[in-house]
Amino acid sequence: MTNVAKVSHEDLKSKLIQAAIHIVQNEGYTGLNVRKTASMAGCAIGMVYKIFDNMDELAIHVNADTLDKLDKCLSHPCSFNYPGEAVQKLADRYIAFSRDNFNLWSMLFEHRMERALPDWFRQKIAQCFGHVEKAMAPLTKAGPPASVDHAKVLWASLHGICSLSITGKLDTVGAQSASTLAAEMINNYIAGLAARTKRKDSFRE
Amino acid sequence: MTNVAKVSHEDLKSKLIQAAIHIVQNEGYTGLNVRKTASMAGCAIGMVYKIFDNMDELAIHVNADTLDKLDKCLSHPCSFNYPGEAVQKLADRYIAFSRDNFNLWSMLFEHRMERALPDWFRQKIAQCFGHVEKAMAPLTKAGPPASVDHAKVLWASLHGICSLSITGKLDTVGAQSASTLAAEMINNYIAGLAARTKRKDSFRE
DNA sequence: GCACCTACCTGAACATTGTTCAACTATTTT
DNA sequence: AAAATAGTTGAACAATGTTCAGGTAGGTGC
Repeated sequence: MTNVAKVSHEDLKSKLIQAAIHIVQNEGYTGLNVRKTASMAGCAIGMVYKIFDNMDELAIHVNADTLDKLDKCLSHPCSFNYPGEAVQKLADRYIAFSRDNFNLWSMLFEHRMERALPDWFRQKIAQCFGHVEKAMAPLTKAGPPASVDHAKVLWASLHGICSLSITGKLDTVGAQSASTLAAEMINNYIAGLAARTKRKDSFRE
Repeated sequence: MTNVAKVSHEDLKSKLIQAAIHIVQNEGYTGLNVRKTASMAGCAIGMVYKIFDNMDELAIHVNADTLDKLDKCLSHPCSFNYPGEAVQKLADRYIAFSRDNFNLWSMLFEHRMERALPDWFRQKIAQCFGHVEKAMAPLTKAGPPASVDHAKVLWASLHGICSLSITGKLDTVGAQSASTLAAEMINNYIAGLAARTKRKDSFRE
């Protein structure tokens, strides 16, 4: 029946994704290929193309799972004494995640897709991004309607620090450094935001 | 003679690099391959491997040329009214460069090398990075010996903003947005740096 | 001038990839 | 049971990086 087939298809789909995740985790995304994935999932090469349009689509599903993991990681409740601390802790989690899931995390940014990313995937990105927005909200509410999205600036900057740092392109080593650099970026950004807002209020410069 | 051969080797080497640059500029780095490069340079496939160990090494030379271009772009003298403006203008140039040389610039970060980068290449990175350090110097000299390298933080953050913005991963479009986000990051960072240094001076918190 | 030799150069051939599709097998329908 | 349909397979193709047996050209010794 169609139903039976669909169920087993879903079954194989998740087997393939799990196999792909396993490969990427252990060998990096350059180690990922159809033959290895198919054999690990116990199916023929052709089946992969019955379930996914191409390898890119399989890769997107691996990345989607990584985003789910990241979201889960950023979702844990977090205690803080002042709003800035919340942002700080979020950044630390992000950095820890990128360290602990280096191969999966790398693939998120290294694997360039040909086509535009599907909407359901972009939503997962937005979901993760939402955590930053939420943590930033108390810090930006006071000021005027922001002309720029501070959460975006912070998110992108954090990514840049994490990316260059963890791939060794900053002559720093390990995640400790990334964490220190990120902390400096965040603290200065927040302090600057506060200082500039205040100045604008009092002097209308 | 050995000399004649070496000269023509150097000649072919630069022909190959120029061909590779041309390909990357027009088709992105996924369009780069041995056969196309060799035919464009007017030599056999095997010659490419006489001159470079592998395609990665050719790619490094393309990237090296891009870094030279970037260095030249960042080297132009620049007038400014206050130190922060110098940093700001530098960032704008970097962003303009990444827009105007998108394919070449992308390759700098997308093309993951297997082996460690050679020293002469790392030096070129350092050379570009030096411009940021120089511009940042007046802003950090006043404070205590920095525990973190502010230029690195700024450079990495700028890269993150530029990278995510220009590849459309921030739901912003074009270089104008990147420029605005970068300006916000830099201004807040600098203002925060000043505010925190001042506080430390007066209250020794 | 001729034979030899060395160094250089060539592109056919190989390995490894993603992708397709004719053939095969299993299942459902009549 | 036969036929039709659906599901599965892996050989075969194209495009890649890489190698290397063979060919070529310029040198050298007689």
